[in-house]
Amino acid sequence: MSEREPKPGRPPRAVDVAAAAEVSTATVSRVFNNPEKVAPAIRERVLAAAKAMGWMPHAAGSALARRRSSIVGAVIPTLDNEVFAAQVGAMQAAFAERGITLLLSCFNYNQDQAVHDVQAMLARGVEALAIVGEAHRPELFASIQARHIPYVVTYSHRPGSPHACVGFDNRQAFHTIARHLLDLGHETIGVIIQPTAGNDRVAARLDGVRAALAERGLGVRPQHLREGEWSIDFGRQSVRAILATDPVPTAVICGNDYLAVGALLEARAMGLSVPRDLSITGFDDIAISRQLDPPLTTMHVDNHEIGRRAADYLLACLEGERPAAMPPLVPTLIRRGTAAAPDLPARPA
Amino acid sequence: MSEREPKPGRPPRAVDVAAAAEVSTATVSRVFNNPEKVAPAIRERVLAAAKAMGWMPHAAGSALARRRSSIVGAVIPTLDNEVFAAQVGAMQAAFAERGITLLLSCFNYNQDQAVHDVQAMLARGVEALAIVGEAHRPELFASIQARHIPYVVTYSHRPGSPHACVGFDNRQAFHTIARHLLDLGHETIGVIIQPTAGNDRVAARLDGVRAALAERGLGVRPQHLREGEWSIDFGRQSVRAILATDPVPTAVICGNDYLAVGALLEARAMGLSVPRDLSITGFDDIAISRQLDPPLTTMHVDNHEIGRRAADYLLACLEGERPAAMPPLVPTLIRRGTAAAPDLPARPA
DNA sequence: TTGTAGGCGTTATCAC
DNA sequence: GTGATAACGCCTACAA
Repeated sequence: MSEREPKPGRPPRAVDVAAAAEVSTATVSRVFNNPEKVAPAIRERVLAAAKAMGWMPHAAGSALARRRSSIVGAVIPTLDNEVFAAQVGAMQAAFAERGITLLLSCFNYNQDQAVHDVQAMLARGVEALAIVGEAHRPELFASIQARHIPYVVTYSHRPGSPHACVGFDNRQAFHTIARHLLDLGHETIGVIIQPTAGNDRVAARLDGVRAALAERGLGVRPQHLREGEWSIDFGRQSVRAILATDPVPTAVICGNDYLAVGALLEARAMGLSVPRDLSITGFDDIAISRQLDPPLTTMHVDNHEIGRRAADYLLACLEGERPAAMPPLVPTLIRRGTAAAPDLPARPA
Repeated sequence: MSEREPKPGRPPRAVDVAAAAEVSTATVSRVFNNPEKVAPAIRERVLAAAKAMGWMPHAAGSALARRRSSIVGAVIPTLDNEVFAAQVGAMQAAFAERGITLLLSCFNYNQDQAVHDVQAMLARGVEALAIVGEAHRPELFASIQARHIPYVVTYSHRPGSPHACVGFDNRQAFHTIARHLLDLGHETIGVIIQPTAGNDRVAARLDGVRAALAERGLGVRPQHLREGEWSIDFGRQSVRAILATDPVPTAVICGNDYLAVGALLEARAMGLSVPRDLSITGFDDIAISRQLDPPLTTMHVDNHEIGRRAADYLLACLEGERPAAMPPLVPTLIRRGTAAAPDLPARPA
């Protein structure tokens, strides 16, 4: 019909659609942004023309004119941990519903990388930012604040943090776990944990354990503390090392489920009975944890919920609301099969 | 110094930097895009001014003028499978090195969603696209081709596919697995697999198994074929169901490692000895597979490599090259502990 | 309800 | 080596 490609081989522009539909570019724009403001007949004509030539508003031009990019950024340590993958997946879905696309970047636990990533995203004009953890270089938050865009920190919820947070109190959570083991009667407890340097969440976890033990007059002996990359393999080698110390712990608290899975598998491979000979706890409740034999006692964190809440918070900010501070999520202790009372030799009466 | 914020509370623009450095905006632009074309002294002045006011080129404006968005899109089923998470992580890293940011979207195995996601990305001006699988609605590829942007299909490598692919031959891979079991002496083989509808990769896998069996005059009995969501739980319930059939298979081929892990754990929970009573194979070689007891026999796929190659291919296209078709990756059979010769009753002589 | 026209921030093409 | 200036594609007052 009234359809003419202007410069073939080149994506169509609004003017082309306007010409085809015999209207102005303003009307074309309105059809796509405020459809109710244009007469139905014309609207159809424009829509038809646009469809015929496969036109859709060009994001860069639109972003420039509108001064909105409809892009938000997510900055996470790595996708190789199902915890962060789940969070990102949920955020992506929540944003997609509102026509917002997600820019992703992984800083691999490297603080300089994180600063760099954030600045790159800022340059891309992200309208909001979600960042895992708050242990970042000051300039990271400074550059965000200089742009006056909303942001949220996930997985942390330190009381008194200056940032909007969606997460839980890591210290409290590990206090709970440690308390659980103490209540079962354990007194010699080992810890296998991720590197604490530059990771506020992990540092808080170790802190929580120490606090709980201290309340009973106990502590973590240096030889019972193993710090290293969160991997099943590190869990394995750590439990082996810890079991070779004296006194031998009756329980091991792991900084996350990957470590705990390793500890559990290795302990069993060594011929130990879990939990009789050794209690083991994890954190995160990853998919495999409930499947093992015995199933892992751990704390469940709803990562999809974290992603969703982070997205909702940012979305609200973008709508101009000033959402109230969010209460922390509370991870729940999942008592499964790897933690029980220690099998201590009967004490002389 | 000669530093003046023009309209405070508003991000600085190139003109502001230009004014502060007492040069033109053209020079400011050059400093950031062709530094070698500007005198060192002036360059420093501009850099200093930019730094002082925290300016960096605005992506939307730049994209418009340059006619390049420096954005590419990745379209995957879900991040909840570590296979895709790894691929995306590797792509993101490879692109980041070249100053390209990654737009992510998950279609959750829903073809309509995939079409929608791709079109949204196109509207965002992605310069290239990586898509998992080739079983998509025709309009998905049509809209990409209409834009004349490079794209690549990952995880598929069907001989004769019209698309550039980075992946492996799923049919061939499962032919290899099935052959392995046949060579061990299995004749009654069950299959637990993801939904084949709308998933070319899975359909090809089942095909490969059938072909290998057919070559020995065998087949997959209907009661031995279980098709459902890839989850550890579905693996568990399926192995239970298959073991209740007659004749009882001596081996089960699983469509991926999640299913196989479920099958293995459930078989053991039922008191079976693996592999003596039942051989089990997986596919993907996810992190947990080698850790189980016995460790899972599976095929290893280098997902990071897939992501990296996909990124390299697209990058090359963006440089104007016309890269040759890539040879398929070849997953390698990892013989671990879950596949062995069947423990058949001795046949009468 | 629709059209006109200016501007969004940067880059590229020219002159100088 | 540097500076005007015209795109780039779209949106939105404002005017009609």
